Amino acid sequence: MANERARQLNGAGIRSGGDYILYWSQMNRRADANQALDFAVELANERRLPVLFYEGLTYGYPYSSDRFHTFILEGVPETEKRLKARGIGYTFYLRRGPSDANDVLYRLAARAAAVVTDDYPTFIAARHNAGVAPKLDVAFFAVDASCIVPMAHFQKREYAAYTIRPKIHKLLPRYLWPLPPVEVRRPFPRRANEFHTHVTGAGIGALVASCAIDHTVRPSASIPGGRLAAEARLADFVRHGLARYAGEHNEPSARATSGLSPYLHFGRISALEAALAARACGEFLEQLIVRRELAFNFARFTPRLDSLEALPDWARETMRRHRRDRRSPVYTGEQFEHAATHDQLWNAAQRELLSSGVIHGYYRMYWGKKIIEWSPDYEQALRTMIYLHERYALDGRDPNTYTNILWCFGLHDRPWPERPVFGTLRWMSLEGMRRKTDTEAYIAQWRSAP
DNA sequence: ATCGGCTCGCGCAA
DNA sequence: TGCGCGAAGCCGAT
Repeated sequence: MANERARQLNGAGIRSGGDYILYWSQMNRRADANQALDFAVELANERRLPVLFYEGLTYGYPYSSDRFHTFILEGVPETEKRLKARGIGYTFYLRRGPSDANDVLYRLAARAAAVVTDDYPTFIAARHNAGVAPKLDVAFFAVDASCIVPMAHFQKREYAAYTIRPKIHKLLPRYLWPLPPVEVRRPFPRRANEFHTHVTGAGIGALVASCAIDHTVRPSASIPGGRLAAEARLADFVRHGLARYAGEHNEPSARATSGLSPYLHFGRISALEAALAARACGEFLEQLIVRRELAFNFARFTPRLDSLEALPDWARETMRRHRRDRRSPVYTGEQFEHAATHDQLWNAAQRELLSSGVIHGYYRMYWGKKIIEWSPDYEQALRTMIYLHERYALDGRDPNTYTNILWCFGLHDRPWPERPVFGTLRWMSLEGMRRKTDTEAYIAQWRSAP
C-alpha cells in the first residue's frame, strides 16, 4: 500500500488468517482526523477485516503521576464512544502495577494480520517502535499522523525557521485540506475483551488512586483532558482569541493564545484540524505549523534531545568560553522547583507550571533564560528545565518541549552581543518583560502556592 | 517612540 | 564570493 506517511519497520508480511488490523495508538490518541488510524482502516478494508484500536497507560514510566493519568483517562470515554460509532473495536488497558499483564500489545498482535502505530520522533515512542519491530511476526507500520507536511519531506536537519519556512509554505496547498472520510467496511465484532479497562468520568479518581504512581503531582487545576475539552478549547480560541492572536500572543494577561499544546501533545486533536479552523491567522499558523514542524524535524535528526551536543557551533563555542563566569545568585533544583527565587515573575511562571501544567510561551522563554543565568553551569540548567517539564508539564516530552528548551541555549537562534554567563546567547531581562507585558497581572494571578 | 548595532552562518544570486 | 536576513534580545542615541 503506497502512502507517503507510512513506512514498514520490520520485514514480516501481512498474516493471512489474522482476525483484525491492530492500531496501537501511542501519540495520536484520537478517533478523528488521524491518518495512522485511517491507514489501518484502509488496510483492513482491503483484507475484509475489522480494526481494533489499542491504547495503553502504564505505571512506573518516569514521572508518571495523577496529573498525566487523569489527563489521559479523561479522554477514554469519548474515544470509546466515537470508535464504536465508526465500527472500530477499542481496547484501553490500564496497567496499575507489576502484577498486571505487561504484554498486552503482543497478545493483541498475535491475532492481528498487521500492526499500525504512530511515527513519532521523541525518544519514548521512537524507542518503543524500534524495540517492538523485531519482536512482531506480522507487518508493522509506523504512520506520521502528527505533522501537516509529512516529516519525510525533509531529508536533513533544518538550520532554522527561515530555512524550513519556504519549503513548508510551498507544500501547504497540498496538505492543508480536511482528510477524506474513510468508511469502515467490516465492523469490529462485539465480544468480551479480557484486557479492556472500563473507564467512566465518575470513576477516574478511584482508578488513578489505585495506580502505583506519584500521587503528589496533582491533576491540572485548570486544564481538563479529552477530545471534548480539546474541541471546546479550539472553538473558544477561534471565537475569542484568534482575532487578537497576532497582536497579543506575547501578552499573557490577554489570554489570546490557543492553549492547545496539551491536547496536541497527547494527540487528542490534530494540528491539521487546528490549522483548518484557525487558518485566518497567519501568525498562529506560523507557530502551529512552521515552529512545530521545525521541532519535529529537529527531534527526528537529533539522537539525544537531552544534551547540549546538538547545538550549533557558535553556541557551544560561546558557552565553552563563558563556562567559568561567576553566577549570582545560584539556586538549587529544589529552589527552582518550589518557586523560591528572588524574582516574583519567575516564581509566578513556575507556579503556573506547578498548578496548571503549562507556562505561557513568552514567559517560558524568560523562565528558561533565567534558569541558565542562576544555575551553577549550563548542563545543570538543562537538566533542571527538562526535569521540571517532564514532571509537571502536560505539554512536556514533546518535540516542541526540547526545541523550546534548547532555543534558550541558542538552537534555531543567532548570536547577540556578548555578556557574562550567556556569551553571545540571547539574553532576556525582567525590565524587558515589564516593558512589554503586564507582569503585575500575571504575578497576581499566580501569587498563591498551588 | 523608533532605530541601528551587536554577531554568525545559511542559502541564494551572481 | 557577496549579500540579506534571521522566534519573541538589549542598549544607547536620537
